[in-house]
Amino acid sequence: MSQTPRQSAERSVPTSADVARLAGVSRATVSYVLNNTSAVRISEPTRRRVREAAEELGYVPHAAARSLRAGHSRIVLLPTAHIPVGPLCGRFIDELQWALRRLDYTVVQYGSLGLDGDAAARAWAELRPVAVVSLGETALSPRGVGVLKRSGAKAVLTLGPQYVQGAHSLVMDQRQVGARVAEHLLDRGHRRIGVIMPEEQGLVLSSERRLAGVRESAEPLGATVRPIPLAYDEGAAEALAGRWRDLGLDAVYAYNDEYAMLLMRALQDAGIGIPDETAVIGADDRLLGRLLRPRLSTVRIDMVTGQHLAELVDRAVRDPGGIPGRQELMGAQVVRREST
Amino acid sequence: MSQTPRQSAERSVPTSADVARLAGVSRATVSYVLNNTSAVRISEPTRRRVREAAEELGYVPHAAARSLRAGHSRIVLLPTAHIPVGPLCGRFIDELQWALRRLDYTVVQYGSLGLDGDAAARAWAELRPVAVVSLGETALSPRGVGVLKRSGAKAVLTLGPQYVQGAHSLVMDQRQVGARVAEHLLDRGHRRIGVIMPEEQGLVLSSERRLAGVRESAEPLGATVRPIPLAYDEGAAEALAGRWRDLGLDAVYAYNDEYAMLLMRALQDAGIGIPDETAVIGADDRLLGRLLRPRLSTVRIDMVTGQHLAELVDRAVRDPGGIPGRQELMGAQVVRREST
DNA sequence: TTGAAAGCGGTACCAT
DNA sequence: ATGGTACCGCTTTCAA
Repeated sequence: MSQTPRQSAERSVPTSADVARLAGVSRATVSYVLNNTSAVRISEPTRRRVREAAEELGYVPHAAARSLRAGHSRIVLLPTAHIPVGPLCGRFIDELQWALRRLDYTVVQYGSLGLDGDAAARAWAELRPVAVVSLGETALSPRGVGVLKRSGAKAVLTLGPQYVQGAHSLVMDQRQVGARVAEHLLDRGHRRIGVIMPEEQGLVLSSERRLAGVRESAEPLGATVRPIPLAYDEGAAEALAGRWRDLGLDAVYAYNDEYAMLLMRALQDAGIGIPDETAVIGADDRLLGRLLRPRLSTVRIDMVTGQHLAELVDRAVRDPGGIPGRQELMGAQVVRREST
Repeated sequence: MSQTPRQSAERSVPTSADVARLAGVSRATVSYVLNNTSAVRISEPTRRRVREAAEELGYVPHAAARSLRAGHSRIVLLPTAHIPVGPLCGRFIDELQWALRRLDYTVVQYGSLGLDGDAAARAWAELRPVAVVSLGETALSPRGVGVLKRSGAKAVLTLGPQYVQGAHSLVMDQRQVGARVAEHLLDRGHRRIGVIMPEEQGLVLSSERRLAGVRESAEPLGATVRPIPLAYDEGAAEALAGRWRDLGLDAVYAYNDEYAMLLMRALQDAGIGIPDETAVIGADDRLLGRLLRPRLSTVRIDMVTGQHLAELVDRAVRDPGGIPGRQELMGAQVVRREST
């Protein structure tokens, strides 16, 4: 406290004008130097003075001012209503971020919890992103796409269950997952199929699509399909297992591997034989599923890579004239192990 | 193609000036109306005209211009070098985002993969966030904190293994996790302790701290501690299990529950009795650990809630004079089940 | 009640 | 090789 750091604490944030003043040059020169503008030649001594001044003041350019002047940003907006769960989890977003950054985009994950579709789109548009990549967490409407495009977004990509008009839609039809499950179970002679419906927020949409897929593939062939709500909770699973035999099912699709593991353990504890009495299948091919006994059958879901998606974004940005359209994306194969 | 949509496709993004023109008022009035400025009274008919004009043009304000003029933003930056794994996963960030949004902050997750500490801090500073909350993914140096503060950040919080000078540091000393594990294992009579070291990127720092904690608590009491690298991969686990008996260990701490499950299964398959021949313990108290047999012992780690952290941010922003300091945060208790 | 105008921090054109 | 300056879109005094 003896040497009052007042000065450094109080002084307001340095601008390019401050740098110019300290270096004894104009703001223009500062800009030229710090951006290595090639169209203009600045003498080496001047460059040094400017650099040193900037360093001394701890100057950091103001992104907002820059993109305001430039008339565009390199922000790619990734709306995230919830942290993704399921197939989009973790590594994928990581990969996408990394790939976009390599292409010199600034990735901004923008949380829009509690905003409905169109309000969210407006909020996103305020940031004037050059592209928006909606990972299916939020329902983006054609109107929302319009708002974004009109606000200057060169590209709007969606990755989700449905086609969104005006956007480059990578459609992952979750029904396919259900369909593969149904085919597999029927193939193995099961006719009374339960489908676990997670009670978690972010899983409702996709679980319903998957259920629909099971229905469409199973019911025409005379099988019965029964949705069964379940919370991700040991007690709930135990309770369900307790009344399991009353349900009279011979197979169950448990949405994903986590739920499948939870349920399978509860069923085993209740003395129900797997797969003989009830077959169990999950989805996502998580490593942990292989650790159970019997080993968990599952559905492997092909995902687009983050790298690939980043390239799509970049291409769409560079060629805004390209006609947005629908692209089917999802592949799914059953990986049979021992639980079916 | 018959009705050329040229006009709507080509017209550039509408500004408040466009709205003003269409409504037949000045830009000032537009601003007053759309921001419900209470200091000034605008007649109802005028308000309506402005609103309708804005609606018709699909006007969305330009966040950068606004915050440039205002001289500050309400951006809270959450740097994410990698998607968090471990205790910080998913739900926590979700909660934090939600709570910050309720406090009217704009949460921006900014990926800074491939930038070193100070370069990253400069990149973050360009966005002129009002606060930065570093979740320990990236090493934030005191210099970095300085850069951020000088760029106008009212608050810099860190949540991680170490105190960072100048920041509000919530210190989670990962050594405590290791210490609890060591106490527990020694208590149960184990003396030759293996510690699994994950080979994953984001886990290196914390796993090393945890190892240090085990060492500090175990070695003075005559136990031996041996780090064992392991990839998250079935083959690697199997290979390790194959040479397990050569290691001569009677207990193993497997970093977290995922690794513990992987290893435990491999050990069981290799015919090694758990917990008799080798005790296994994980961390994070994941539900899945309870589903194995024997049930997995683990360490429950107390985390600050997102809600709480959001309040800390808000308080720090409103009272920038508050002296940043260190706050110990982590609590950890062993949850003994059947694997130890 | 409304409008004119200054200015936030950069960039880039046009002079010099 | 550098400097002057207009302008990006918005807010906010100050005047009318």
